[in-house]
Amino acid sequence: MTGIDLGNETENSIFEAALDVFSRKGKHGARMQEIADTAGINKAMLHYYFRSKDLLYESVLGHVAHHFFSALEDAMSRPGPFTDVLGQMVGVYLDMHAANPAVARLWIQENLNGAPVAERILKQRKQSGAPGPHRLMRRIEQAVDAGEIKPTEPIQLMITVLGMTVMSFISQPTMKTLDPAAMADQAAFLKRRKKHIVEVLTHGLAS
Amino acid sequence: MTGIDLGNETENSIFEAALDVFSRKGKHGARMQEIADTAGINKAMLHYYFRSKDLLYESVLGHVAHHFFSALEDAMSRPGPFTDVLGQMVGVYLDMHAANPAVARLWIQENLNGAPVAERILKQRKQSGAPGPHRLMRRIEQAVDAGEIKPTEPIQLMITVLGMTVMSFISQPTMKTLDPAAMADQAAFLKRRKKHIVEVLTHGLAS
DNA sequence: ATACGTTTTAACCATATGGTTAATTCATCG
DNA sequence: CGATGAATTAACCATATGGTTAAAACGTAT
Repeated sequence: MTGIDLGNETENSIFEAALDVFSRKGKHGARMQEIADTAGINKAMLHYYFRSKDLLYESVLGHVAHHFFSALEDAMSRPGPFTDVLGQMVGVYLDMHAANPAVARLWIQENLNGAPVAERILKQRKQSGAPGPHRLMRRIEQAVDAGEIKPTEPIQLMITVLGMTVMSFISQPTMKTLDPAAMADQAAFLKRRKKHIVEVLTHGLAS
Repeated sequence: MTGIDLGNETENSIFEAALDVFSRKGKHGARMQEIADTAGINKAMLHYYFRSKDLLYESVLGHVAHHFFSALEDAMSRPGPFTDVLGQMVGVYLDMHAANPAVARLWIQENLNGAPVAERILKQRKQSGAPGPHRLMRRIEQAVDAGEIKPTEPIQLMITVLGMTVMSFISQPTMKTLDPAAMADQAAFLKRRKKHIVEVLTHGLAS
């Protein structure tokens, strides 16, 4: 489901369950018993494999970050004009989160909580040169310098892309009560969503 | 701080504390004791005024929704071309969340949790004709019909605006580790943020 | 078969948590 | 003042929660 393999059947089921529960309830709201039940295993196994709630959370966040940034790096590095690259990235974001919305939820949860764990992970990845958002910032700078897009603060564009994509998933419960018809077919909705995002990013909505 | 007054000093302090704690930890992760400590009152007062955790949460969400939608309605209803109205709305979003980021966090928390409480509130507001997002959807439709903006699904634009504005606040912990300089001065950042959002919404970033 | 290390389980423990209650303080009015 | 009702507090309760442990089940190499 996530494409992340810890090498052990039980460990994997714990991982997936933990990702799901943490992403919905947050680090503090998640219950070890619920994670165990979701994974279909004895609660003691959580501690056997991950020692404590804190470490389980940290492990989940770390693996998810690695997986996510690797995919992003891949989309980012493809050749072609930057507007195409933007389209690729939007596509990757939407596809990844569609395949597993828990990832986006977890990242949001971290930020609601002040992102202390994510901060450590990001700094470490930056220092070790691993794929991460800092590379994307550089890429945006280059695109601006090359005149491929209007002068834009990299961080503004990052927040914008992140907002337009991630919010598609996060806001779904609210949006479903607002316009059930538009949200009924998830695949179709995401297809229109991607088109909309790319249109806005490149040409805006003014007629 | 929120502009919401329940008519009683103690009740107000509980309300503010609850909003803050719920928005950070979520409904499940929030602890009654922490809310009481934040408010600087005895824990029993929470139950004296709001009976239970569930009802306290519901009360907070309800009042916040009313306050928020009223302000939105106000910005939405001003005359002038729709692109201007969009700018107004973006400004209102950014200003409101800047004044009290807990509101945005709380709404996100609700959605991460499937938004069962928000759903009830929204349906009720729609039925009673109170200000709410359904009015904004109509306004977008009108703008499209009048040719003021390109043909756009109302819900797409709503998610886009919401994403670009709300994400400015939600992602701050992550962004601060990514580009501390850009985020250091909150007011200046938000000023640039608004300009960026309006530019993207109207003309896009292609040079 | 059996000995040995690993995985899994059920029972258990100390503490945290939502909620209650009886007693106390406080304000107000006669 | 003294009485009456609302606001506030400290102590308490039943249960939930993160975490531990000793024993059982399992796999496997000899």
